[in-house]
Amino acid sequence: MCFSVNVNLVKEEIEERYDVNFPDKYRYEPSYYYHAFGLPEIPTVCSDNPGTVRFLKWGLIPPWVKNSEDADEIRFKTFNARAESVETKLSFSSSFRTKRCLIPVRGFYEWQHIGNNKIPWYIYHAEDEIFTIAGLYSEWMPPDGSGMLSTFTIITTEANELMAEVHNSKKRMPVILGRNDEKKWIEKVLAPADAMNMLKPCPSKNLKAYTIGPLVNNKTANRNTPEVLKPYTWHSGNQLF
DNA sequence: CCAGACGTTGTT
DNA sequence: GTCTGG
DNA sequence: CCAGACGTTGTT
DNA sequence: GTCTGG
Repeated sequence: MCFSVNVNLVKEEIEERYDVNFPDKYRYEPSYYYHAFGLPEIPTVCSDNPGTVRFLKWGLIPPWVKNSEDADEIRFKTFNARAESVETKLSFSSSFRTKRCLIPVRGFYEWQHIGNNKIPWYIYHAEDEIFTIAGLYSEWMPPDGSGMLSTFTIITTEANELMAEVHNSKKRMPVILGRNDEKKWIEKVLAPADAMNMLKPCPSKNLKAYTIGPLVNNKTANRNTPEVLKPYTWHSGNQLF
């Protein structure tokens, strides 16, 4: 599972890291905390125009959806796509063939279940300040004429050793592309078998993780602040987590 | 054959 | 639009 | 795909 | 054994 990310990235960082340009007009604010259920719009690099940043909304609406009501329902169930079945699932198969995208992040959040408690963790890349999550996107035309809605999903895979300890309930993690795979992932001609081979858990040694404080759980607080990333040690009685 | 599904896993 | 459970 | 059907028509 | 309704 992967529902919360740190996309505190400014225009210039993304342009340099991915060799892309921002569009002339865009509305995007970097944030330390984006959550899938808020349907945020975030910067991505897409297979249809790999030289330009595109802003996509979280929660993929498949192209065959018939009305806005169905769209609103399904997009809350397509924040993630399981790597094992992206090729065959009807909601993702067409995107998997031609609409793959790169999702630049600084890190992501996951919760560890200890008894009845859920301890938040922050996970980031051991070497790269900015790293890339593999995504799929879709372009959906609402029948009400309100204009194209571009949406994305994050591909998940089984957890590596580190992530199995952190996300110990579901043992899943986002697909983190190796730097050599980033350009390939968004090539239109990429063979499905080659694409599938990129969707593996990254090695544990590529990631680092630490526990963070309760601010990340506070729905009313402003979580777009570096405070949310501050290391924090959780205690329960004399148990140390 | 065709009606009905089509998706993942919360911190609700 | 395309697949599949019944 | 698979469970369930698989047949015809009196003059009774 | 093979077809077909659901």
